[in-house]
This record gives sequence, C-alpha cells and structure tokens, in this order.
Amino acid sequence: MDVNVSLLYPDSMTAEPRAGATRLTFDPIDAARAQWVENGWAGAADGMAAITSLMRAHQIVLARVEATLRPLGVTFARYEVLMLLWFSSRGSLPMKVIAARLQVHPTSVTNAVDRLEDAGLVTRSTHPDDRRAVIVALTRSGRELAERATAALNADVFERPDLPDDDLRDLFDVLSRLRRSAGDF
Amino acid sequence: MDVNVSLLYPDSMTAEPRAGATRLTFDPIDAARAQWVENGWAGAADGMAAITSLMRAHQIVLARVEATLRPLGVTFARYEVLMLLWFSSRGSLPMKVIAARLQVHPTSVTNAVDRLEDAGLVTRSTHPDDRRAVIVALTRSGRELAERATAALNADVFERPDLPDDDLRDLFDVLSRLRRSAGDF
DNA sequence: GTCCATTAATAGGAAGTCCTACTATTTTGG
DNA sequence: CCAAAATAGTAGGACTTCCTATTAATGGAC
Repeated sequence: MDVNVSLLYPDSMTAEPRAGATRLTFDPIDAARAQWVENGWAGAADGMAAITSLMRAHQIVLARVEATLRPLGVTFARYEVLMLLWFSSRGSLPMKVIAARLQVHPTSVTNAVDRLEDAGLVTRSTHPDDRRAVIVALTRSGRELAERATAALNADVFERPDLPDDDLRDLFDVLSRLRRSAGDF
Repeated sequence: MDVNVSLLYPDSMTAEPRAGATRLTFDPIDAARAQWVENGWAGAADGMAAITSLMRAHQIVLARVEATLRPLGVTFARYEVLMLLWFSSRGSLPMKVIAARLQVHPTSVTNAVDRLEDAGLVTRSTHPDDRRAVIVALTRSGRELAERATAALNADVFERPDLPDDDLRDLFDVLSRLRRSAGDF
C-alpha cells in the first residue's frame, strides 16, 4: 500500500523494528532532525522532520487498517471504492467519478474494480447516456461487506487511534491547512 | 508513488482532481466526517477524519517529493537508503541495519539495493565476520547523488512545506505522540 | 454534416510495499 | 562435538500506485 517510509530510523544497530524487542529511548526522527541542523540545513530541518513523521505515521496507520481488513478479504484501496458506492444514493457511480473522489489515477480504479468484480462485490455496466462510460454498482454481497468492514475499522482503528481527542482534532486541522495550500480543496 | 488515498473525495461529479479546474469550496473529508456521524458512527468520526487526512496528506507530500527526485533518477525509497549510508561514519551498512532503520521489510531493501547497485550508486560485499551478511557501501557517484538530491529536496520541499512554522512543529509533535503510542520508539 | 479534438476506460509496464518460502551461514544446547 | 534452532538475505508472488499508449465514443468547428 503506497506505503512509504521514514528517513534515518533506529539508531541502535540491533533494533528489532517489528518485534519491538529493543525499545528505543529517543525519537529517531528527532535525531535525523539534529543531523540536518549539524549539516547546515537548519532551514529545512523542521520541514524534513514533519514530512518524515508523516511518512512514518502513514505507514503505521495503513498497516493497522490493512490488518483489520485482511480477514474480510479486502484491501483499503478496494474498501474505499466500496464505501464510495455505499454512500452514493443509487449504490453506483461511473469509473471517472470514483477516480475523482478518491484522487487516484484512472488505472488504479480499473485495477481495484477488476478485483472487486472478480470477488462478486460490484458489477460493471455501460452508462446509458454515454457508451464510453462504465457504471460500477454495488452487489448485495458488496454492500454487506462494506458494512462489516466499516464496523471492523470503526471498532479496531477509528475509535481507538491511540491519540487523545485533542490531538486528533489538531491533526485533522493541521493537515486540513496543508491540503488546502496544496490545492486539495 | 506508494501512495494511498483518502476516503470519499470530491463531491462534484465533474471535479478535475489533478488539473484543479474545479475548485471545491468545502473540505471533502469534512463531508465524509459528517456522513460518519449521520450513520451513527459518531464515536469513530474524528478518528476516521484524522486518518483519512493523514492518508491524503501523505499522498500529496510524497508526490511532491517524487517529482523533485525524478529528474535525478532516484525514487524516495532509494534516496532514503543513500542518505542512511551517507550519514553512517563508514558510508556503509549491512542490509539488516538498513531495513531496521527504515522500518521496512528486508525484501524491500533487497529491491532498492538491487536498483542502486545497477545504477552504480552502491556496491555489495560480504561482511568479513559473518558471511551471511551483506554490506552495502556508497560509491563516489552515490555520495554525489545523495548530496544533490538532498539539496533539491531541501530547496523544493522541506524549506517550503506550505505550512506555517507553528503548524510544522505541531504536526511533528502530534505525530510523535502517535508514533510513540504505536510503539515506534 | 463531416472531420478532428477531447474524453472514458483499459492494457502493459515500472516501481514500491508486503508475505511466504528457501538457501546459506552462525549460534546454541545436549 | 554435532544436530537443531536462529539469523541474513534473496526469490517469487500478490497488490498498489503511477505512467504512457491505445481504443471507442462523444462533441465542436468549420
């Protein structure tokens, strides 16, 4: 999952990342920040640290989300498509709209819909007014899975993000400003 | 690139995501949050909104980083390996250490090092004391590229993250707490 | 009213992530 | 001391993302 990573991680040569055997007593990204300053890049240090943190946090959160969805047989990318359809009034949307709303490349939607279709969770049909367009519709089984997956995600991830409520709100607000200045909305 | 995405994006059927032709006047993630509340998932709404924002912000930032690195012929994943070696005193590290510091799967390191080696930016050699281990070392050309890439990233991304300094610091702090409670350090 | 430009979707390919399985060493335990 | 367990790295596969190019259909310009 477009998961990328951080910069300059654990400092101890024996760190066991996933097992967590060795607990670090400092923040490795903070250490990287210090190295940035030492090398005369002080003006970029805060930006580097923030962006590196973003990369790493994304990796952590995405891993939790995928772990929750795995038993249900979907990935996050496909779950997003299901939820988009679930929220639409008719339970169906053109490919193009899915790509626009998820902000991904059209080919990524083709890929996801291929797999959802193979799994019987959605169907494809030609748009009646524009024969170039393809309408993707949720099947009954797709609707059920969307609901079960949402229940699982809410319970295991969204309701317990391991962050105080204030932080949650702050995170959303700060990222909201970042997205806005990137022209995201 | 490894970019994942947000949930329930633009609302206008004709939104042109990347071209930015149609500017939205509201935050689509905020709209998704409202739908979460409407469906009785109020307890998960803030978590969903924060995590979805994180996914989307990651996608935006990673795209900027990759765009900056592309002219230099490296990806962010490979750049991270180069910088790790650059910061090490000898300019070389075992594969295992690289994986631990970048918090990625060993096979991801194999993949990245394969490509760096093909490009003449690093070399592989057997560890003298442990013939299972492989030492990756920066070449002169790898060192030069690491420096040019860092200069480019600092100038084009890290020094101008399109966020006020306070936000930058807040973002780092909040994500720091998130990472800590996830057992990241 | 036809011809051309635009648009919707897909095909194929590169690159990243992870996982499981496998090989080759090193270390440990009886 | 030698067999069994642990470790380092790689191979192959699944999945996602993006890119470029192609096909089919729509719509605008003259």
